[in-house]
Amino acid sequence: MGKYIPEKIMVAVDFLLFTIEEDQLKVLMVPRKEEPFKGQLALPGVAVKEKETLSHAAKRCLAEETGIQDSVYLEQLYTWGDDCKRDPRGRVISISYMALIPREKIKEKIGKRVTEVSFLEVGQMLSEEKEIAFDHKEILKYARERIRNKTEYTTIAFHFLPEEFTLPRLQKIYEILLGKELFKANFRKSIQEYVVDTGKIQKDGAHRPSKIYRRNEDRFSE
Amino acid sequence: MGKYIPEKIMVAVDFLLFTIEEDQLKVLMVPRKEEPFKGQLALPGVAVKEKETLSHAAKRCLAEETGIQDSVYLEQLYTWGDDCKRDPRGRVISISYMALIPREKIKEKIGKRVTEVSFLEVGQMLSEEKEIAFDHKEILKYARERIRNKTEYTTIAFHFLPEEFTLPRLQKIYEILLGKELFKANFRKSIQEYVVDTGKIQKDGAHRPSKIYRRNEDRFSE
DNA sequence: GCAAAAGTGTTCTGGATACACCCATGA
DNA sequence: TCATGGGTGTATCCAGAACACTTTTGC
Repeated sequence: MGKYIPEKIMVAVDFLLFTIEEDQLKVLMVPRKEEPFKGQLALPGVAVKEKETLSHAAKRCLAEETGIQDSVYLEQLYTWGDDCKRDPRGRVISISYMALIPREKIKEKIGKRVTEVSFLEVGQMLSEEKEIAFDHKEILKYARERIRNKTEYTTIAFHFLPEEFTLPRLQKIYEILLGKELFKANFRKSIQEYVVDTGKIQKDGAHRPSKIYRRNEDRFSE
Repeated sequence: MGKYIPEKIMVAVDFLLFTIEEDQLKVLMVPRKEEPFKGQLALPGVAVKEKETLSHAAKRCLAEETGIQDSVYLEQLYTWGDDCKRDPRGRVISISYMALIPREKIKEKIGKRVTEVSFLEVGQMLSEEKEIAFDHKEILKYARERIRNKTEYTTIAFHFLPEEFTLPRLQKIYEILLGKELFKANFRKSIQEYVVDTGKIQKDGAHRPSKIYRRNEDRFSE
């Protein structure tokens, strides 16, 4: 029972941290400080260590970039390895993970790379002209598609909000993710079972205040 | 711009070849000839080579096990690497791919490992008692779930049938994959747009013959 | 003619869509 | 009292579920 002799393939994790800010879907990207693609924007990523699980590598990446240690929604997306030249330095396959986080959580905790780290609007990153390092534009496109699809048949949208939230806010999140406006009454019926009224209200200007809800945890034991 | 120094991680592809035979969903498995898990059933797999794409590795695996070179439906499933001890010989991450194939295609073409290769009923492989090598039972479970889900909102079921088929046969495929009976009239309405009548018919016993259909290719340009 | 399975038309119903209206607040 | 956005009820539409029926074959 001998050991494997591994091929010279590097295993990396690429990490997509999404949030919603200023009514836009944004993703964390960092400008590259070295060749290749020096100066261009890239997704954060790390090399997976021999004694490290994939999801641990993803969490490590999150912590290194943002300082966030909390448990956040984390999901493996896809493994990119159909282009042996995707990294000019050698053969790299990369497993992409995405995490969703409410913007409220980011505020205080910004880690070591604070100055360089920035959340950028996904739509702009995907535009024709924009140059993005490696195949990261394709990865980003894939992730956005996944978020859109899952918004339709799961409750991932809730992960963009803190514990407590109002329904108008939740609806806005859905509208941003789906890219279309929704009817208020219908929207509320459709998510009704996933929320519970906290009894609190939020006053917000010259109009009727909103009730504050939280998730119905019974419905979130995936 | 130096080369990466890869960690000692082996990259493998695990391959799930599904077919429907005797009205059962079956998967290709091979008994292991060496330790670890000697004698137990395992999914076929290969080590990914440095100059080889992931999907190529999957196709190579298919060809090695069955001799099938044709283009078949192939889909990346998931990458398993959250257990550093999943293979006792060292750190291995494995990217699982699944392929679907009509049983008619298998008949003639069985490759070199012909005697050992067998299609086994998925339900049985997943049963409590059955021992399966590595984490392959979990992978199989994941794949079956994926097939079930995709049967509901895509046309993957068609890949279990040859070019030409009858609607009762197609319905049976759906019923096997979904694990429940369907109403004939409703089923036909739901898949109507995906098929075209070839004009041919198939006589099949003491009852009205079935029309023979083929896919409506307009609807299959995914 | 009869059994068996193929094939088709019609009703029923629940959920999504669209619209209309009422409510609480600040200024 | 009025503009603003929060909150709710109801009619409508449509796809899928359920059921009933007709058609074509072999014996």
